[in-house]
Amino acid sequence: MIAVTFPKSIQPYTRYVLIDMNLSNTFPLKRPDAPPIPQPSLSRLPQYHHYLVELEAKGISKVSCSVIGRDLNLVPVQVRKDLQYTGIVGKPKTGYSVSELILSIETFLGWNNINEAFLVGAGNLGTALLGHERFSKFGLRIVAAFDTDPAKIGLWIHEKAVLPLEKLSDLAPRMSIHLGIITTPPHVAQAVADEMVKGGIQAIWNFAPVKLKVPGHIIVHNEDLYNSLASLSWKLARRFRVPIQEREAV
Amino acid sequence: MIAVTFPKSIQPYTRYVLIDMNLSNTFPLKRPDAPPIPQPSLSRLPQYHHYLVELEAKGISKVSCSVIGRDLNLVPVQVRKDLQYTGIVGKPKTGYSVSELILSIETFLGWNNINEAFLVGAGNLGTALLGHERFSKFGLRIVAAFDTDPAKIGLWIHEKAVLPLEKLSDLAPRMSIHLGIITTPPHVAQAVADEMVKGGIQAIWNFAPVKLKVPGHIIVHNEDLYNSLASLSWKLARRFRVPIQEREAV
DNA sequence: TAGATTGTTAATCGATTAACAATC
DNA sequence: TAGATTGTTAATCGATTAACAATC
Repeated sequence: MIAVTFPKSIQPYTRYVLIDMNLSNTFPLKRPDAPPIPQPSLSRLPQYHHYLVELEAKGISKVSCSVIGRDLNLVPVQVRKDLQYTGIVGKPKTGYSVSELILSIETFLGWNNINEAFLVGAGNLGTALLGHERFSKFGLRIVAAFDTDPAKIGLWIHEKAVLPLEKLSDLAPRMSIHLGIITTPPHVAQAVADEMVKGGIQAIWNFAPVKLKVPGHIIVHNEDLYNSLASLSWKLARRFRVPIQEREAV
Repeated sequence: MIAVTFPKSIQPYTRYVLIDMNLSNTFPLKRPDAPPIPQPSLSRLPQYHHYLVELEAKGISKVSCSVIGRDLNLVPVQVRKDLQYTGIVGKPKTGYSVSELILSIETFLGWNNINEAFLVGAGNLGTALLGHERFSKFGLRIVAAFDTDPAKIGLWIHEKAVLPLEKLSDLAPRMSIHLGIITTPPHVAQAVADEMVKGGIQAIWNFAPVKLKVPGHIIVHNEDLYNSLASLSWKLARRFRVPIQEREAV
């Protein structure tokens, strides 16, 4: 037996347990493929950006994490951590320079160099995206649309030509397009994705409610309205189901 | 001093630490306002739903978590946990009934009783949503659109009337509408939200890239394309920045 | 110097995953 | 009975938050 002594201050009616504090167990090496920024932080960055641009328009040049947090409903330390990922450094007591912060976020997100994109599916949603001029401020320019509907091919929507889908895989490498946007009905989305991959496209922004199967090196980002609608309708259903005294807590 | 003895098997070159095992510290009561389902699980449910509907169309009536996981790229235990939140029970060895599972998800998400909604902002995106007939399968029916542009008021878009915004707060309670959709430019989104709240609307699906300020009991769900675009452009920028041997790991 | 804020390390919390028991 | 699968409890992992030191 090994005898161990502890100071008197230990609580009498508590159970104690002995923990292995071997250093190699306690401080495991960080995984080499750990992402340099958590996904939630990444998707908060545009919020900060939008807010900061507004501040700058008001002529405000300095801002602290507590002020940002108050206005955006986040705790200051979270704001600080998020912003640190972009590489910005602040000054104790004064905070951050608004313009530096904006630039830092834009550089980090790659909004400085424009990504040119092809969009497939010139329906309602596709048309809406084609008309979204503001995208260019966020590093995205849609240069052409594709469709299989003969009635749509040849049209110009918001100054962008609608071309036959067959041309995509040929045009993409020639125009060095590496981003594709899918706004087709779900049942053709996979075939469109295959075509994009054939054309050497690196990243797909997918608005069709389908899990695309693509080679591992392709970046896929799903924008599934139904996912989102699900949470909303669940909350709404719950609201009208739960007794009144619970409602405020939902 | 209190003396404590331990068996010999304790590692000699390891540090040990004494932990308070007082039961009230170790097993804190679950928060009463803990959500009954984690947000990530909630937003995976529509994926399962879509997949299961496809299975059913193929005439498959039984399915196991491992099969779902294989096809949807999730680990089986996660599938099981997610599905359990809907209240479904399966049979060991055989799995779940596909049709029961579909029904269970639909009931849980409240897709059985339709939510009627008002949409504000009859621009490109608004028009796209108005034309989205499939929403009705997911518990959503948009019954009217609103705008402030005189050129749009009076139009019919996808069989829905475009009305002047001033009428919203009067019409909403009379038609017992409790869901509002905002597809306006960002600078008017807050004013529209205020108007919706005035009309007694309970939940807002917000497509404008603005953090809305509303009373605490209003459910707000943001659908910010720029958030999403941010992650995508960051990944794309990173892809073309990092050395080749790291690419596959991104 | 005092106070406010940044930057950093440690603790907490929640979601995912692993381990295993129960069931058909 | 053996094997596959569900259901459940425990461990792990990652993100958030708390605590505190450093700095202007």
